[in-house]
Formats: sequence, C-alpha cells, structure tokens
Amino acid sequence: MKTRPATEYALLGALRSGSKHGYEILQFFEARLGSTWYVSTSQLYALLKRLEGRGWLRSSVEVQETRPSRRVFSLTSKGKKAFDQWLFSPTEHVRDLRVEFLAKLFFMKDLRLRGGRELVQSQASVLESMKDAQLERRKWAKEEFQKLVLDARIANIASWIEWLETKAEAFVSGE
Amino acid sequence: MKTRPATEYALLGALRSGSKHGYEILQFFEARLGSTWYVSTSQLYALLKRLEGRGWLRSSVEVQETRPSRRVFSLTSKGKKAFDQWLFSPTEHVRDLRVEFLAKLFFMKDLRLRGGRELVQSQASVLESMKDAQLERRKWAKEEFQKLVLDARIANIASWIEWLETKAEAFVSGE
DNA sequence: GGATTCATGTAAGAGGTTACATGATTAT
DNA sequence: ATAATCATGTAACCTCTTACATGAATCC
Repeated sequence: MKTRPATEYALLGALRSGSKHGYEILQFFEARLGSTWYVSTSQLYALLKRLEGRGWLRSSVEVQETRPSRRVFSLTSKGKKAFDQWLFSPTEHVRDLRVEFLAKLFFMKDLRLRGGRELVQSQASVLESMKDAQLERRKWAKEEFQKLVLDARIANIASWIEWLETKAEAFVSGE
Repeated sequence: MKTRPATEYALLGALRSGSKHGYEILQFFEARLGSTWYVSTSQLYALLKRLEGRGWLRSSVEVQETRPSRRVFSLTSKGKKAFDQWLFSPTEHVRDLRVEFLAKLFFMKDLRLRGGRELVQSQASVLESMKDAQLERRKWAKEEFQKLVLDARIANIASWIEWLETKAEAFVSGE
C-alpha cells in the first residue's frame, strides 16, 4: 500500500474523532496544530474531493437556515484503515519528521490512542539505523565537503533521537 | 532584491568558475554535490532558459563535428552579482540549511572565495536569535503539544549551531 | 553487438501557494 | 459603519519529479 502525502492523513486524522465540514477542519488545524502545520482552503477542498473520490471519505450536505450549506465529511472504514496504518508507522525520511512525525504524535494524543510509546520507540530505532548508515559512510568519505555534509546529518539525527527519548517519550507517557 | 529558489543559485555557482554547457553542469552536480543535491535534466534546461531570459546568463551555440552541438552558458555581471549576494548571506529558514547553506559552503570552498568564516559566523548568529525566539515562545507555551514541537525545534537549531561552530568552522578555516 | 556516454529537450503531473470571488451574518 | 466570521470554492502559478524522445559515438 502506497503512502500518500502527509497532508491527506492529517485530514483523515481531523475526522477520526467525528465528522466535520471543511471549514471546521480548517479551524481544527488552526486552533490545534497552529503554526506547526498550515493548510490552505484551496488545498483543503481539493483534497477532500480527492479523498472522497478514493473512497476514504463520504460526505453529505447539511442545509442550514441562516448560514450557507455545509458539506459534512466522515471517514469510511477504508479511510480509517489507511489512517491507522499511517499513524502507527515510523516516518522514513528525516526531512519529514518535522511535520509528519509530529503530526502522528499529535493525533495519538488527541485521539487518546494507545501505542504512542511503541511509535516513539520504533521511530527511534529507524533513526538509529539511519545514523549508523551515515556513520558508516562518514568513515569512508574522502572529500572534505562530503564529510561536512555527513557530520551535519549525523548531528541532526542524533538530536532527533535525543528528543525522542526524552521529550517525546514523556509526552506520550503523560496522561 | 528578491531571493530566488536555491537551485537557481546553484546553477549560477556552477558557472562562476567558468562557462559550461548544460550537460557539463549536470556532471558537475553529480560529481561534486553528489547525493547532497540532485538536479534533473528537465529542471536544468528549464532553469537555464529562465535565467538567460532574466539576463543572469548568456549563451552561445558551440558546433562540434562528431557530437551534437552544445549551448554554452556563462554568467553575466548581473548574474554574478546575484550569486555573490546570495552566497554571502546567511540562510533565513532552518529547513533550508540542509541544502541551501551547505551549498553556500560548497561554493565558498570550490571557488576559493574569502569570507567563509564570516558566513559561518553570521549564520550562527541568525540561528542563535532563532533559538532565542523559540526559547521565549517555549517559556509561555501552554499546550503540551506546542511545548513538544518547540523542544524539537530548539534541539534542532542547537545541533546546527554546534555543527557550525565546530565542523563548518574547521571546514572553512582549513586550506 | 549492446550498453553507456554525450547532449538537449518535451509532456504530464504532483503538491503546494497566493490571490480572487461570493454573500450572508454577527460582533465591535 | 466596518470588520471579522461563516462557508465554499476557482484560477493561476511555482517548484520539482518521472517518463519519454532522439540520435550519433564510443566503450566493452
């Protein structure tokens, strides 16, 4: 099963605790994810359409008297499955940790799901092997610039691991 | 003067030491930047066209007997100015450090330009103030998730600063 | 004889952004 | 009065990617 862009999963996550209409999802992101993750209206409505087409969401129109009608979206079982599969897997690329892995932790807590510690642990293992791989490359690197690049990468990964084992661990352990 | 995407500057950088044709730039990237930075052929030729349109490059066709003709590109004074301006400025976003700032250091060394230590120093200052700003936010953060995000950012910035002051400093100081 | 190198591109599409459009309602 | 909120979208654009196209020359 192919992994989709993280934004799609974020939308699924917003709906996992109950159906919402587009504007409500926007508010959810704004209020809860804040500066961590921004979703524009144009992207939001486009993605909702796409996800419904894929059968991960279904929608129904809710007519209101004094306000414009809303299209309320809810997760299908296919969508729920896709989300959970994403949620409980460690993130494969360091560059995605900043948004993708943080989002996973957010939803873990928000939805009060168990498995947070396991996720943190498996993410740490993934990073450990990445670090080992880079250390190995560093050992054989010839060019100074290449060494410099590898040093930066290694230091970065190490700082993520440290953060996982202290801050993230505490976050998912706390009630 | 507006900052352009880093890839454009990378092309300028490849030409700062002398004119090259497209394929040669590709080889330069492949051989020297390697896994650090990838440029696809489609992007390359499109960017070269754009940069020439902007007056940062000029080109002339070099006919060969046994091989297809080449279009040889060289920097205009406008292009050289734009590149130098980019090169000697610290990078404003942490997410760009991974490619953009590393590229700056690469070109510094490759072109044997002076000012490397100053660049490393000013980059470190930029990061220091970023770190301070995040520490300040961290102080007043209410939500646990927000604190977690800020902790990750702070740890990351700190690891970059540490790397700058040890590895990058040594890199630009070495002959 | 077949793969790789040389050399330049086009086409299609993914993911994302900013700006614009609409129109009523509620808060200041 | 005017600004913000509610609610949904479209249009245009940007960066970048993968796949495809071409055709001779040289390496193994």
